[in-house]
Amino acid sequence: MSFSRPLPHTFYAEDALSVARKLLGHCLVVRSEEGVTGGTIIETEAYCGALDRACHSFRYRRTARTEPMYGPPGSAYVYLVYGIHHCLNVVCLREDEPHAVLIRGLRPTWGLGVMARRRGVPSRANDVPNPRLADGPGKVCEAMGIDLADNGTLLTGGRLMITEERSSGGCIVQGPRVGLGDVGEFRGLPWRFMLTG
DNA sequence: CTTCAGATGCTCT
DNA sequence: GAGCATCTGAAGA
Repeated sequence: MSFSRPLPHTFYAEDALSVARKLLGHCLVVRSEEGVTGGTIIETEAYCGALDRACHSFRYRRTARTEPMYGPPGSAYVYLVYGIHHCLNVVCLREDEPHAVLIRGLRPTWGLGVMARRRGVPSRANDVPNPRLADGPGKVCEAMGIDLADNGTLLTGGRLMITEERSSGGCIVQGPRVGLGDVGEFRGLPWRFMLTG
């Protein structure tokens, strides 16, 4: 099993909207003791830093939790939501403008058995991918074995990486972001990106 | 297919 | 103490 090279840090040195769109079709790969898992990124959301009321770094809020958002582009920001689920974000733009892209969904590609076991669902015969295995941000982290130990690590060639290879085909659809509280005019903005097909 | 309630623990006020 | 960038299973249409 071999993978293409990881995306370089320059890929991430753009605003969250650009990176959220560009990431669709690339593959998130995680190496672990249990085996390698990988999946094509098919859903993302952009969180646009200091000006975005829905973003953890709104108005440059800088706390122990949000500190990784001020790290280098191409690093991971992982946090716990609802006390139960982890969410994986890719830090982008610049260290002084903390944008991030939430990875909301994958099409499982490698390590289907490992992913199914972690998720507590039955494996499918003949390596038939289960499209429901990682179709949500919490599910992505659980299936890929991502947790706070990965917080702040680089995605440009470590345990976690996003590879250069991009699956062809499909159509990009945009819509409003999901699960936000009272964020005023930021609620309806089409900052969620999905790859169909 | 849909809606709905509950789980659960950290973060910030 | 309030509020979460969520998921699941049960119940109804």
